[in-house]
Amino acid sequence: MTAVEISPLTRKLLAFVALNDAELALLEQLHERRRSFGIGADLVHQGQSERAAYILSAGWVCSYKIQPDGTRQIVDFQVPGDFLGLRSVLLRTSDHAFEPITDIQAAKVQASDLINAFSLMPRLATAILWAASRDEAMVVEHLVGIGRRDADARVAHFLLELGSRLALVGMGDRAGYRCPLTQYHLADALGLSAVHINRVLRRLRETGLVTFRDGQVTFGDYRGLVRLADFDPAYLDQSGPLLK
Amino acid sequence: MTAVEISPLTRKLLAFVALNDAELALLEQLHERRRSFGIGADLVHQGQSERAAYILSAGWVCSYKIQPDGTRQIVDFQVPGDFLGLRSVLLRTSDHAFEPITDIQAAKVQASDLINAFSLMPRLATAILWAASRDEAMVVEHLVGIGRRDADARVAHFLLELGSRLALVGMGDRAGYRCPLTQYHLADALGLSAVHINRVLRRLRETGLVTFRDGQVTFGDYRGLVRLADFDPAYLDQSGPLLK
DNA sequence: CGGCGACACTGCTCTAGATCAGTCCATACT
DNA sequence: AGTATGGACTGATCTAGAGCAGTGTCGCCG
Repeated sequence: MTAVEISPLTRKLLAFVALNDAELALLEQLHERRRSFGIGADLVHQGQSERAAYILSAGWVCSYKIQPDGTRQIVDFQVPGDFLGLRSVLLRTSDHAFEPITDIQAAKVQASDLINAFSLMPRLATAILWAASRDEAMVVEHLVGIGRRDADARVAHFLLELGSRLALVGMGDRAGYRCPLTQYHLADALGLSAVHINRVLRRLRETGLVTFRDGQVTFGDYRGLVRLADFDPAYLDQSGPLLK
Repeated sequence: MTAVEISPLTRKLLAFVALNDAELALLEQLHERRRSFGIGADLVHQGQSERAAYILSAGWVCSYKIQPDGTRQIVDFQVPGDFLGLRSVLLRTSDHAFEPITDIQAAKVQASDLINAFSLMPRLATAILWAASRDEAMVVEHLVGIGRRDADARVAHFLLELGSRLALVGMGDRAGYRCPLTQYHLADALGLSAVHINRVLRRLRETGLVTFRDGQVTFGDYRGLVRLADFDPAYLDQSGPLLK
């Protein structure tokens, strides 16, 4: 293993736990079995119990649920370094489905491998528990957003959060980031109609806060946007590992 | 330690991992330092970084966030057996506050104790990771509810979910359960006004689906309610430990 | 080339649920 | 007994955002 090319997941976990060489090796080994998937392929079906998770190393995925009324609620987007379906390993059934938004690369991790790795390296377990907690914190923010924020603040918060996540794996900064999502994705994620998303994006663009266009998010007034969205980046910023 | 009186947390974790005597002892030992708190005392303040979590052994707590507009969003309720502020141990800051709804008993767990326990008993770490995942799954359900369900289905789903959680620690069944929440709590949790909650509860009562009154939830037509709410108990029902 | 599908964008109407402004009951306090 | 106080409950009005029905504009493919 060379230090030159570490995976996005490793990069992310290093922000939390200072892992030793043996732990790093085990972690890298976990996602050796890399595979490619094309747009549209369902990775895990709703209700299916596969006892395996994936580590996403390249591309974007969304996890969603189909509602009985036929609409879909996008629960979260996964970017490189994120787990797909960690819950389906721990809970017996997968509670939602995953669909690639772009072509992706992902490594399959067997439940047994994971539990095995935990026994060998408890600090690794802590790191992964941290990553899971962080994901939950994000879902909570998302929840709060849909519950109380109006459409403008909701969209603003979403774009900021995504930016922070991408920054953590080196795929964006305060200027902006590449983003392959359509307005329909935003609508399904934020519980708004695509039509309304469009109006909101136009408003944000016209007030110079942020531009979402041609697969590119460009921040015009970062601080203004943070204020509008009441964005609190504390739960993402770790500023150095907690565990030495 | 006697086997007669196991804690709600242990009871819950046993649904997932078959723990041996040493693990059980360590787990019980974790919540030895039990304390009581009265209604209204803020356990963890928003933004405060305390590096400690609590295990709730008796009573009800809500975790909430204050929005900039002064309203509060209740993120989740904790019932006996739940962790309070596990995230504030792992992330550096606590991202929301906790407030007892009833008088409670809780045991403080130092971050170091927890990480220590993980090293000694990796299977315990897995069990706690499971509990955290399950909590996340619930928050996700909650999120989906607020995003897409109408007020009636939202309330119905909430009452069903709470019932399932309580059943897991032996505090409720398909007939109903004791519930100290006010209509204002429901409103703050579900992103509806108290006024509207009241109307919805009346509707649910008048159609004979469920009664929420005098601190008691009574299911009238459990299956009808499940249908209305599109409630999927799969992520709570484990039907026996996954890990032997 | 023309046709088709995906996505962006617009104006209009309509409804779910918020907000306001109360009443009615308990229980607790003095 | 007299008065706060907190919760349940109601009707009238207001509004954000959905739903509908469309136009405009790419890029692709036969």
